[in-house]
Amino acid sequence: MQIDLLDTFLDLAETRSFHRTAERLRITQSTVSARVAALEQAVGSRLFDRSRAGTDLTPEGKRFEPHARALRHEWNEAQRRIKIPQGAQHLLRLGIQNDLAAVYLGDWVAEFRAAFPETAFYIEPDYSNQMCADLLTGILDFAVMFSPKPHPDLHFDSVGEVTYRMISTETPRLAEVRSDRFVFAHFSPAFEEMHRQTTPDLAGAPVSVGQSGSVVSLLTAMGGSGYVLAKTASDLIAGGRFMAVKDAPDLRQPVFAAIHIRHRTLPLHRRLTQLVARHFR
Amino acid sequence: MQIDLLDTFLDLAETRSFHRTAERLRITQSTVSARVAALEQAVGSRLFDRSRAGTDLTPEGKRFEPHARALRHEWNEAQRRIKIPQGAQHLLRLGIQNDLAAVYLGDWVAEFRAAFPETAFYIEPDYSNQMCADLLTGILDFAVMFSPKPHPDLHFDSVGEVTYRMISTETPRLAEVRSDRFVFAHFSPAFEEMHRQTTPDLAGAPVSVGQSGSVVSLLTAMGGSGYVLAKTASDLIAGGRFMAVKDAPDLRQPVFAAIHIRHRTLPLHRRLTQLVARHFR
DNA sequence: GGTCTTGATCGATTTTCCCGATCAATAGCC
DNA sequence: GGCTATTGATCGGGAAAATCGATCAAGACC
Repeated sequence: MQIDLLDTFLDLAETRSFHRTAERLRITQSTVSARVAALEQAVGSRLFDRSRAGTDLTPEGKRFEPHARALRHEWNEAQRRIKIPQGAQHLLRLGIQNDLAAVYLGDWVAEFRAAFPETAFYIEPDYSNQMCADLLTGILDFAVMFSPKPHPDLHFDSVGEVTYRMISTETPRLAEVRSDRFVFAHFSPAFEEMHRQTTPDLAGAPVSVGQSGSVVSLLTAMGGSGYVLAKTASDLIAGGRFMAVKDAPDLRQPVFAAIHIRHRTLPLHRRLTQLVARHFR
Repeated sequence: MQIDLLDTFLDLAETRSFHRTAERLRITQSTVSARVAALEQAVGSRLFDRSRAGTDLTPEGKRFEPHARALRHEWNEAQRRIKIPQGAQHLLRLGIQNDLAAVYLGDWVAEFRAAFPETAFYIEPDYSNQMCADLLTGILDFAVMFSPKPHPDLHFDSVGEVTYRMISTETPRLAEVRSDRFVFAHFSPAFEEMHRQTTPDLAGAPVSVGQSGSVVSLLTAMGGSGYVLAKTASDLIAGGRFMAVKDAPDLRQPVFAAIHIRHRTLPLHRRLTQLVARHFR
């Protein structure tokens, strides 16, 4: 199995014509034929129905397509993720909780770079579950997340918490916040639970999203009320359109630094954890 | 990039000896050398440090390893998942919530097979998040899960609910259940929340797991109390060691059938949904 | 200093890949 | 019906790549 075969397969699945695929990939039609045949032999199933009146995927081909895409994607990722940018000595691959990336990423990376000038950083905002999986397989070296997923091979350090504040385009008083104009947030299971406990009547809001950024764009577009990161709240209130819902309780989401257990004692990782923790004191 | 190269890389990463890898793969050492060189050229980085006193992965090589495993795994999966077993006309790929698989899978599959005798089934117990992702990429055709993850391309049907019942080796009375002997369960975010609301004093239990099966094995090994599937509860109580905690509220976890939106109207999927729903009436 | 083991390298052979040309089958058109 | 354009399959030859076996140089070990 080669990447060429996958590319040919995927292109052919799109064009449904051996000739057009040959043209697009700058190869001859006979080569397309041969590559498809080779791939079919490799997977052990016929992938295309060929007829004079066009080509189409077989059921097997349809099932193979997502896997072909996954393989292609994984190969791209592999290439991107292993190289150290020139000039750097090391490469650190960091995962950052989606919600935190937008607000904190810039500051953090500036500090990381100051602390480790010789190190290049590969950063990917993602969700807790995915980051835990990537730490386990070794695709990530270090991650900052909301929801630690207990696992014998993962180590979590609490690094503080982040505050969510309720803002509104309509009222500064919690009692006047209408649940049908409220954007409910499920940033993490723990956050959602706190949310329901403190303001159960708003839990039935018709709109529910999982990112602070999405809450902001919804509120900006349609007006209403909802929880956003404290830092974002200040900016929006300063902008004039929003006001703080002052008697609504602030919600605090704990933040964790996560690493694979085998790196737990590395000074590098301790230092990273410290830097992140400083932001929440 | 070819599978052979990945296999060679992974074997060499294990043996750290060109000769031993050559032996194990039944090729010559010069071929190992050439394959490694080919892979290194393909990824654009040196993957091994060769020295007289042994071979070892470079930092790039270490980072490449998880990707190599992922590629290898994906290729295996692709081969397994596309073939229709002989004699069958179609192949349906089903995902089933981990917790439900152990108890319901047998019955369901028996019914599915009776309803679609011409169809082969590929079944994989998994978690909601992963199943949603697999439905989106087309790796799964149909899934039964606890936690629907809203997405424009996914369609969810409620098919009923499953009941969790508290059992104990120690007492039939809720008031006497000790939180330090309780196994807290987080089968789904929704379940966890209900759990906390109905029995908040047990929420601080020192042991918390995410599968009904794990709860059972923990309770069997160490004794104590916890929620398990009603069906399992009956079996365990009949076994004699456990008793029902009668005044503990039953917890109901909603169950959903999920499909990709483009298959929503297929009669096949409607029928599957009906069959699953029948089990919860 | 001799011997063993390491991975790299070279040349020969086999295998694979690719192209260009051709073929058979069909669709569309007159 | 007959003509033409288009479909993918097939074949032969040449180029490229993979593989093997043998050899080599460099360090480890005794």
